[in-house]
Amino acid sequence: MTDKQVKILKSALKLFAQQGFDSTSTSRLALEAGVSEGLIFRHYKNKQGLLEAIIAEGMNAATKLIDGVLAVDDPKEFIKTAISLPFHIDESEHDFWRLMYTLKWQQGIYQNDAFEKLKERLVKAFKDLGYDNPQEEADLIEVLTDGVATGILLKDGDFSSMLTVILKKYNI
Amino acid sequence: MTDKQVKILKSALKLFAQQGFDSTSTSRLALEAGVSEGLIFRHYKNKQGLLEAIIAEGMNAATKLIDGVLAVDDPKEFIKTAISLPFHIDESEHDFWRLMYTLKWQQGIYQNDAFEKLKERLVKAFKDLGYDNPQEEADLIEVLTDGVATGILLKDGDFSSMLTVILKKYNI
DNA sequence: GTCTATACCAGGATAGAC
DNA sequence: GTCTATCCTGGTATAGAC
Repeated sequence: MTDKQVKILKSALKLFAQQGFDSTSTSRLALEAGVSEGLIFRHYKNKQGLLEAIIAEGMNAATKLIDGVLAVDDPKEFIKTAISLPFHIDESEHDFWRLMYTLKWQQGIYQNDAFEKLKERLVKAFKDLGYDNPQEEADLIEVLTDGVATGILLKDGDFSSMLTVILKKYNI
Repeated sequence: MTDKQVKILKSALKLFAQQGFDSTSTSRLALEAGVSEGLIFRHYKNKQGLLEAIIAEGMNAATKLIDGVLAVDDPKEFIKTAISLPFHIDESEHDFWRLMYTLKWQQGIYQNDAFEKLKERLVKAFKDLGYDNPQEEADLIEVLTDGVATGILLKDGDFSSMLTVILKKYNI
């Protein structure tokens, strides 16, 4: 990947996240990246292709993170780690996740395999701990983390004390 | 409001929700509504003005709903009613809420007064019930309902059993 | 690999007739 | 109130030179 290619990807992520995919023109993008407009189309088939490259790159990183969680064996510790996930999104990744959440509403799905696995393991963990409704408990964690991530990404407040309150509800 | 005006609003809500605001052209909209393109601009200043009319109408309805919740006095009953809110979104309102959630990520905020009041009352209810961290508990309900609404609007599954599980955590 | 120039199309919005 | 016709702007994408 050449220097300019990196600049295109970086600028595109920033602009797509901040102004939306549709509302970001390739000319504006070229300006931001300090690159000619034509170059964008030399490296990527079209605007959509550029978007897909960004998503693939980010999802790659996310998968690695989730693999770390999946490595935790103890059920209680596993649930704790899973719940904590959205609370520790690094500031540098906010743009990427903002983009992903926007796309979730616009385009189709973007739930990858790693997230599916995480969910299954949650069900198992709750089952191991003797919960009455392991499936529903896992579903709950899913929507909860979704809400938490939304809050963090949109409001930029301090959510650490909320994590404590949540964990207490699971006696962790 | 004339017959065609209603048709414009209805079609716009549908298309904006399904394809997004930006990706819906006014010509496509006119086609869907069975109306000439020019007529849209006679009734609304511009595309954005049309969007605002839709939001105003929907928010009006939402406020009435929330006012019903605010009328509940008993703290426990109040919390129950508030939590249940997203679980009872009528199918006919899905398009509206899908649009609102999309816009939340694209444009600025759309949290109206009614929602603010609901939040304050939640804090009070938890305080009345002697919870340790009423503010965090209310914050939690907020992100939780947000996540639930997202799930319901995006996945169209059955979430009723999740409601039971949640309420049990609050001994309701 | 990169730039400049340009073709081509679609979108929002307006004017004028009825 | 409504339609038809049209203008103008700005967007994506390509061609060709360096």
